[in-house]
Amino acid sequence: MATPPKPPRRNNADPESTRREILQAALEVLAKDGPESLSVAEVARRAGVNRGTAYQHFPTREDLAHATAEWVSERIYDEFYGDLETLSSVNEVYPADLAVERLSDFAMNNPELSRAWLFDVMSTQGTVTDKFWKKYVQELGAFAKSGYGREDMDVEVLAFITLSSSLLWPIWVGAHAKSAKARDKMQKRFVDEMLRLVLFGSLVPEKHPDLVKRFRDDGE
Amino acid sequence: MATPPKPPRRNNADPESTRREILQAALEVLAKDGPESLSVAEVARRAGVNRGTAYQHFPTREDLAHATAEWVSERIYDEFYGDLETLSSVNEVYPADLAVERLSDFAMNNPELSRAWLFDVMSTQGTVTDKFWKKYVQELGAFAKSGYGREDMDVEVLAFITLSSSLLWPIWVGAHAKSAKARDKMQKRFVDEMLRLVLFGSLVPEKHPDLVKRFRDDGE
DNA sequence: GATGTAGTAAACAGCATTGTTGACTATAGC
DNA sequence: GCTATAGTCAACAATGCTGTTTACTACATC
Repeated sequence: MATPPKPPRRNNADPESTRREILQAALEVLAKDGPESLSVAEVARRAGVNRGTAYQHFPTREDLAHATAEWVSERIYDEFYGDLETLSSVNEVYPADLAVERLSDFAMNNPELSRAWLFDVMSTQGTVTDKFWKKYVQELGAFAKSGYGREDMDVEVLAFITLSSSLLWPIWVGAHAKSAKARDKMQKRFVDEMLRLVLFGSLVPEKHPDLVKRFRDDGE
Repeated sequence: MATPPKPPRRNNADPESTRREILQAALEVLAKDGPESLSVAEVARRAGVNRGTAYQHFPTREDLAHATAEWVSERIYDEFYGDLETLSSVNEVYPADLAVERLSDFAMNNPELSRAWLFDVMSTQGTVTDKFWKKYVQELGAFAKSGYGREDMDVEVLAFITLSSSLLWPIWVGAHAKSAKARDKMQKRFVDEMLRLVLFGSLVPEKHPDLVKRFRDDGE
């Protein structure tokens, strides 16, 4: 009697890889539907893993959800800062235009990670201790103090504005523009406008004397 | 035999109010868990309405979801632009600082609407035909052309940056700061930084001659 | 008073998900 | 070859949601 073709067994010598595959699948589900509708069953299906296996790694749905949140944080940090750490020396400041473009590139090429991260931000109750966020703020702070950036800026707020809009933009764009060319164009528009904004602002200062005065006064 | 105390019946002469209550509850659920985990059962519970009633108004879960998305769009438009339409004359440009502050105020006081709207933006496949978004872009465009704003800006992108970060900020802040005072302070920080950004930008132009040149060349 | 509308209450089948458990298999290391 | 680990497969009860249906109640209007 012919034995039915056995499904390929995964290498049980490397449980970590299984765990990673589950987490990766969980990340995809999270990016698609949000954290509240993350189900162990769908994650297992998507990972090509038996549901029982998933429950061996993550005893409850909540455990999986929390582990996935951490995984997202790790992944986004590694993807964005991982290869950068080896490249740049410590005291060198990353050029502003390259930083803006790099972040936008990253977001465009990793919409799932971006989305998952945003979902996380939107649902976290309590303090966010996010490696990626902290590093981003720190880099921006260093930039502000380096003389290249205006010293009077509120680093955390500016970090939030640039980071959130950069990560959200591809999602917004993905819904509008379908072709690769159209998406490239949309990315260029975003980078250009963001650079224009951080270079010159959006208001004509001569037309807003009171506002200018207010900030001049605050600054001294 | 004592009849058990009957639950108060709602006014069946006004089915519209029931519909609104269901939609309001749906909005709250949407803001809490995202669109994928919106359930008729929970919405009905939260609205204090029989599940059967909910199904009378919205035959399927999807119908409720779509109606809720529209409701969110209507509500956010009315809340933000509703009383403004009666106030401002047509050709008057709303001052930039007031506009920034007004949007931030709105977002701070309507975190649920903001959240629901953002969830919508994040999950919509296909073109977003949102009344609120269109009006916002239109107003910003008028501002750009009025002479108060820089004419070289990409209105849609700038609208996206300011709108998304303004609406997302209170959610981010809500997770960080608990007391009312702390939240007020965070709002002030956001408004100040946003104004500073649109007034002056964040870079020191003298330190970025190549960038300045690039934009000068592009502009002519 | 008759009729239609809006809502309540309760049951039902179908389905998916959650955790759990038990039997079984492949593999690595001792 | 034995054993522990990692994973598969299948069944199970409990729970919740969906959508439908039926009987019933309050109310307004004609």
